[in-house]
Amino acid sequence: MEQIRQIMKQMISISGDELNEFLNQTITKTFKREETLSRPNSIPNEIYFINKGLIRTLITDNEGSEHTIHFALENQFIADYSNFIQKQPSLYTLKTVEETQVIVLPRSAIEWGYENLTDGQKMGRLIAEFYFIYQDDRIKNTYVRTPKQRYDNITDVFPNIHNRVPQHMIASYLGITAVHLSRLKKLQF
Amino acid sequence: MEQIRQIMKQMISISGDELNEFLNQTITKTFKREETLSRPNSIPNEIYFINKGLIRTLITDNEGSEHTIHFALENQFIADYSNFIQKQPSLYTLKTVEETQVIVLPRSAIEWGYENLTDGQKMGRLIAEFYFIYQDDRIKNTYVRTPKQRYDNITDVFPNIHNRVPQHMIASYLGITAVHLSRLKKLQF
DNA sequence: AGAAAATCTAAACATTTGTTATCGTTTCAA
DNA sequence: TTGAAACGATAACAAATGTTTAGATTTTCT
Repeated sequence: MEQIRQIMKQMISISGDELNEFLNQTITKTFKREETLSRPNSIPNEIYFINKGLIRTLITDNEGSEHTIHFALENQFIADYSNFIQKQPSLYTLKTVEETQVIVLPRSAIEWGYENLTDGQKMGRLIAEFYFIYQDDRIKNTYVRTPKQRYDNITDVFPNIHNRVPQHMIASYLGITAVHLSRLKKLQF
Repeated sequence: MEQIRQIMKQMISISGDELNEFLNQTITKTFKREETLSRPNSIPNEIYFINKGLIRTLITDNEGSEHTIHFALENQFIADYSNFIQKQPSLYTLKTVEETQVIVLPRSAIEWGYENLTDGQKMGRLIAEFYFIYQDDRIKNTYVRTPKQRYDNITDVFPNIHNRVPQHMIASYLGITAVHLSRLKKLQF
């Protein structure tokens, strides 16, 4: 539990007692490679904190093909946050890429935190702001950068990703086909 | 000021006194058509609430061409929120499309709200969550919908946009050229 | 260790999207 | 009010990206 304590302490002022009471409402789980944490058509009621491993968010379109929408690494929170907030059925699948250990934060713990932690609402604001900034950056890049440029800079956001994720998932994240990415890699610029 | 009062009351519990004290720190401004509210390379220190009118966010790429990233309508908050949060120089331009009246919320008022409004942090969380959900939806659509499908559904997010904004700006928002959008419109599906 | 599956590259061809130029219409500003 | 600029459609051609198939290599699972 040391990692999440440190991350939370970096975000807000929180006492050891508050941290304990909050983390007592969570459980730690381990998933094997390619296991599913969350499926479409169910309402997401959990947020995950990754102790170790790598999780991928994907969406399946009407033709049945999968699109990787996001990667989540160690020391990050991950969820179908939109549908968690809206209490609506998810369209996303959350799946491990490699063996992954997570801390499961159930909705009850999150809501308890908002009400009872001194800086609970602030922590919620900071997490939402963090992901807003990430998404804004991402959207901006689709307008002003080519797929090749986005590929060349992907390790800024996902360090070491090339050694942990097959290339076709990166292509999917970039919004292009695996074949096309393979072609782009040959280009000098 | 009636609109922003109503919107804020819908989001959080806030007394009339709190509202008055908060709104006393704001000013109302009117901009003509195609006027600039915020420019690149300066740190954004204001959030705007639109009483009437329409604002467009755009980014200029290295080749000098403009990309419309967002439209903001009546009763919405708008800013270069990422760089407002990060206190970093903006890459965006905020420009009115038509004559627009806004309430200007300076950074000082926002920070005062976080500290002094009973539900200040919660309001910040809800706004960040709202825009997170909007962006998530947008990113999702780029993966699973064609430009034509996104065009056909744009009024879900921006009602009446076709009567207020020239088509080439919509094309830009969709990430395609104006010529291509004109072509797509002829297609049945 | 060995068989099956996954991965990456490559080439040929198809489709989508961008670019440039033109034209008629509408909108805007002096 | 009028001339200039902006706008939207269209066509021809160019560039980017997708699709299918194949083959060689690596990884995974038993």
